[in-house]
Amino acid sequence: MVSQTRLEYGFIGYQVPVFPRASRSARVRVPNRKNSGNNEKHAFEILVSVAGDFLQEGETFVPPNCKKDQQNACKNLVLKEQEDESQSSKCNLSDKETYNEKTLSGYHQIRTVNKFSHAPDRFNLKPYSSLKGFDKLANVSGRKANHSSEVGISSLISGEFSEGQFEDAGAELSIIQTVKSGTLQPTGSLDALEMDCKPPHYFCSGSKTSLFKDWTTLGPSRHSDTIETVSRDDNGNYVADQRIKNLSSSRRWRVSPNLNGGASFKNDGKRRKIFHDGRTSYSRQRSKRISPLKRRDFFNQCPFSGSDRGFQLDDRFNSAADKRGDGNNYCAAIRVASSVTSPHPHPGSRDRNVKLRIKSFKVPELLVEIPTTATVGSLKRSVMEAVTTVLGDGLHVGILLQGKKVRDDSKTLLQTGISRDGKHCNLGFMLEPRHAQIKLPWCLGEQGITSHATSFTLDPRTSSISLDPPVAGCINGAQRDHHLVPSLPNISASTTPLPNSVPAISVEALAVVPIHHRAGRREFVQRRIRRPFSVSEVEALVQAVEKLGTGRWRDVKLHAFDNAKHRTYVDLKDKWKTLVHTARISPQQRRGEPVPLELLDRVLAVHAYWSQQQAKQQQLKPGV
DNA sequence: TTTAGGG
DNA sequence: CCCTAAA
Repeated sequence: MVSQTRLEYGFIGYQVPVFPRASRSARVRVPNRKNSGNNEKHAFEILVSVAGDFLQEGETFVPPNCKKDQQNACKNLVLKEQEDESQSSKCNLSDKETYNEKTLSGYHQIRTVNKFSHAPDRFNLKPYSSLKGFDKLANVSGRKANHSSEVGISSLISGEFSEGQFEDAGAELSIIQTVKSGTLQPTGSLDALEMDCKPPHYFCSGSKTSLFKDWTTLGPSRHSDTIETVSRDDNGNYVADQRIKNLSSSRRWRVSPNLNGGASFKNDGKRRKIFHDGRTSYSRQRSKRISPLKRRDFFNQCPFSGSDRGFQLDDRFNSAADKRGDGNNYCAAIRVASSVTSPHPHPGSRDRNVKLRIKSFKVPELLVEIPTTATVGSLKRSVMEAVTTVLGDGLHVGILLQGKKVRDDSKTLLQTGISRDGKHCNLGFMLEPRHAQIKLPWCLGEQGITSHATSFTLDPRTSSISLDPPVAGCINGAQRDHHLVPSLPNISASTTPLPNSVPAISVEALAVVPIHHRAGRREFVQRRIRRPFSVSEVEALVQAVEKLGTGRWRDVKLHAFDNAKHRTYVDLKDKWKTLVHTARISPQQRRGEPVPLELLDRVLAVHAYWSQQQAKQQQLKPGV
């Protein structure tokens, strides 16, 4: 029996919304003939065929590591030639590299990406033509920090720029990177704003085995109608003869219903999937209903402004330390690298100013649902309206300090702790949906549908993905995971158009795919710096617990650590836990700054005492 | 939000 | 410290 390779594709990019639900890990099985000499080339072809369908006019599929001298090779991959030659020339291949079709050497790195929940390598879709607003919605940053810039926020309001829209709060943006892309210039008058067009990325990750090594196509390349592929699954079972319709022509996806081998989830409203490596990832996001659409200029709301504007998307999506998050499901972030000065600088006292470098923004994901019978133009309008509405009305800026949300708006930066250089005080900004909890009409009965993210749902049928929204939105988690992605026949069968009316702005987590989790969600929330408790802190803690007992950590915090901003009641609770543990283990096993034995004795005593008290309480009211 | 526990 | 179910 031939071993099999399961390939997982996570596609992240502006066209993610038209991907099948749960398709982030959509698998495409491909042939697995190890001895084929052109595996890599074929692999690429497959990828192109898969990805190609999502290209829009004038775009091309470009792998990450291309060599410059082979830029022309990229043109072979242009699915639809750009009509306007001059336009295409305006959009540079911002990557320093160009696709090497022969060797696909650039893909080798992908082989190292085995964990789905780790940010995978990706392929870039490089537009030859101007980006549409929607295109840039789900941009994901490039792999390397500062390596490239992408159209981010700007794209969201493509066509909506107007003078002064950037002007707002007392912050300044400084251009980190500019790119000459005339086609990306907004129709407004943001002459000063130049953007690199390096929008969407496709993510591509191998499940357990290398992605390309074993690839072979049994069928024709992407130019044909069908690709027959064979591969292995995680269990080593040979999976034969799966066909991948050439997406370029058929605009159909074929994905395996079994997404990623994940099996279990927690019923916490955001179903998660546990991947091979044990990491979890949200398989869908909470969704949210957009209220009436009103156009507003995003940048009138934007707290960052300045004559110098530029966006830079740095990449921490791939950060290994991406396990944290705020629990919200934000779309692949748009990172805005900027230099922001304090809104209220003290004249003449430079030291009191804070220089903040905003490296990233979290932007809620937008999903759009629209009937397939709607016109392209209406789609554009819907998206634009949705975007402008969300950006204008539905967002506010959140600030994260040390990974914690700063909620008290009345405090000064100094009080809050934003007194050091932005680099060092671990400050993050994000765009959050202003309103919470929007439910889908058809999902009222389902828990876990509500979302922090503002989403519009693109009717999957638009992309020839047969997913009946009502059904898809209501099936339970397990069902969703295993049946959401339809097989080809289903896709074909699903031709029932929705009413050709105004596109319903509804929300469904088309983003079953956790872009945000893999890529965007956690990048801001860095782990807090470790700050071991000093002996005096331990002393204070012990004393407070002696007085207040265990189980009243908020009181302990207020009582003894009220001015220690970096100590939360959870911290204190945790510290107490470790203290008890420390007191119980042998001194040789203890680490860190030694805690006086006297304190540890008190810990044990106090712990025993309050444990006893708790036991008594339990006895007094036995309810369980 | 807090508490309580597991990771 | 993180994450999060439960309360």
